[in-house]
Amino acid sequence: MKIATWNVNSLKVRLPHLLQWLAANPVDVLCLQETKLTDDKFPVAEINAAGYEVVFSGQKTYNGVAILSRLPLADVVRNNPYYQDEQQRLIAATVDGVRIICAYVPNGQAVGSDKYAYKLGWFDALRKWVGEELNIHEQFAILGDYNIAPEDRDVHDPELWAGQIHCSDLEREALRELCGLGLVDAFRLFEQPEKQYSWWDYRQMAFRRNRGLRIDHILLSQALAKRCEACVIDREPRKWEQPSDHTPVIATIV
DNA sequence: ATGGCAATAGAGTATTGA
Repeated sequence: MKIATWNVNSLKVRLPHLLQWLAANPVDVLCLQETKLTDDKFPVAEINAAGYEVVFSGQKTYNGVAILSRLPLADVVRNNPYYQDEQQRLIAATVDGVRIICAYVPNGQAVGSDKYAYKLGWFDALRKWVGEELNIHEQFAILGDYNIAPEDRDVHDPELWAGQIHCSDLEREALRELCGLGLVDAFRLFEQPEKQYSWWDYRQMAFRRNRGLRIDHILLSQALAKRCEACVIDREPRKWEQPSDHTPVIATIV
């Protein structure tokens, strides 16, 4: 089974890209972030027609997450039961015995800001929930836009980004603590080319210059990591007309 | 130091993203 994550930066705008990408990459599970749609506007029919079930949790203008699956989705949970949040950033479901969480971690805007405090508090609560889920589900994966570059090798210019949002010590520590529950970064299970990123700024031709960050991740429980035989970032849709600023990350589970 | 670019809401420009 292939599982993937993609921040589409508006599903309304990116639906054609989503369908084009799924046609070429018929993954079994796809987690979406930044759908930016209220649930009444979600394009269920188009996604069903592409061969996918879908569950979603959205809001106007900002945030919004969804899980697409070729196989039945069960036990759907919206939001973190340990954290009251008006922002729609989390949805969970079970597919073929694997517990899946789709996460859109807050951006944080700037170190020291109110949004940064929200990001860290939100992430702390996420760890509590994920700890519970891991106790229940041996086969577990949490995929999404973490808005955190784990290490300097995940950053095009570590000196420029040092201590900045997405790269600050507290953010990286929070991600390490989450992994400390027994999760591994699927991407780093394998030899990878250098300078692999999942997001590039729209400005200053950042994509063409490969000035990016690796901030979209697939974290796997130990049991699922043993079944993982590949993890890749697909840069292709970032080259298309009017792209999302993020690209998909795909893990292959056997 | 600031803006660059894109999407949204909504009607000129502000907010957010990363």
